Amino acid sequence: MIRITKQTDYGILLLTRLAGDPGRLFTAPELAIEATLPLPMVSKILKALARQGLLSSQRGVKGGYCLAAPAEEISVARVIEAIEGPIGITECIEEAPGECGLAEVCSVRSNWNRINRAIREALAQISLAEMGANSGSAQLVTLGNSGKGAGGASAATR
Amino acid sequence: MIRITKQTDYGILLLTRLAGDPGRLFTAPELAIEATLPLPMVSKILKALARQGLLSSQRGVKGGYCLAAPAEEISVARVIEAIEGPIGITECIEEAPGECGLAEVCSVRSNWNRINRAIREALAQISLAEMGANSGSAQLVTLGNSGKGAGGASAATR
DNA sequence: GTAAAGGGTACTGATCCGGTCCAATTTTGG
DNA sequence: CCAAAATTGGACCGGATCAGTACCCTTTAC
Ligand code: FES
Ligand code: FES
Repeated sequence: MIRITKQTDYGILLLTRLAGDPGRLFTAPELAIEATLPLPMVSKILKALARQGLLSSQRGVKGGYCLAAPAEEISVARVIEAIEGPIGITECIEEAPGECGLAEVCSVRSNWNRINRAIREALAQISLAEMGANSGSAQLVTLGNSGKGAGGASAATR
Repeated sequence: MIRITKQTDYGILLLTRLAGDPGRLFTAPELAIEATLPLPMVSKILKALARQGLLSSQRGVKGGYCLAAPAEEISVARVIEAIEGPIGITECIEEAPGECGLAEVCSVRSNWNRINRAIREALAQISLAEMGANSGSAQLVTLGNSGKGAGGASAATR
């Protein structure tokens, strides 16, 4: 239903915590306690993020995780893609070549792709630093419509 | 994975078809053949859309479905909400009162809600008429960022 | 060498989605 | 009135995906 998975949600939560103290090394048990999440789950998520290059990991007794890049340079889109694969609201994405069969009769695919891209870009423009800023001073994302015309008055559909 | 369900995808496809001949009555078997989809599936989707008031249905021998409103006034957001419930990328939405337990330690919820709203609005501004326009003359949705300054270092709130 | 940490993989239970089917109701039309 | 055609409503099942857990291995500090 247009949902990110819980793992991704947790992942962002953990990453913002990491972003609070850049340079410091956080261990998985420590993060699990702080976030009140089960350790195996936290461990699993951190592993995935490290594998995708979003986290640097240090093994051994004094090991732990830290951000692999400044929080401002990590977008939520990257986190989502790291944990659950490419972002796309529809099944039939332009990148996916075969299948769907309906492609010929489908008059909406190109428009979906445009929407997909818009959402992806919206998520790509939000950094971890902004997610952690709970002050909410500025609007995160604004949507404008250019050259729409067709349904000018239709925005009130709700 | 940030996906709409196939039913919703089909639903939009069907609705754009309906939008092509406003006023005319389409039967479920007819639409199923045109879209090369199984009849039970089409029927199920149309039922849901009719129940939510997006389609008018006429029972009996000469029955069928037609749009309950002009195509310009039906947004994809409404279609999605009709078939799969409220739009929200995260589990813990502001509308959902209880649960999540993490709410106290969760520093990202308010920002997620803002993202949720942005996506919802983006989908609310696209009408069926625009989805059917395969010419793609104009951009459907554009994203702007105000007061963000991600590129600059100003956003470094810490 | 041992303890503490990450790394990888496999497994299970629950949930949800896709898809199908059947029985009931309503309308047309003879 | 009766039969045919269409919508309506609900139940049902198989499969995919997710959440969560467990086990075993490798690496490092002391
Ligand atoms: S449904 Fe797959 S291309 Fe439109
Ligand atoms: S994870 Fe539920 S409020 Fe943040």
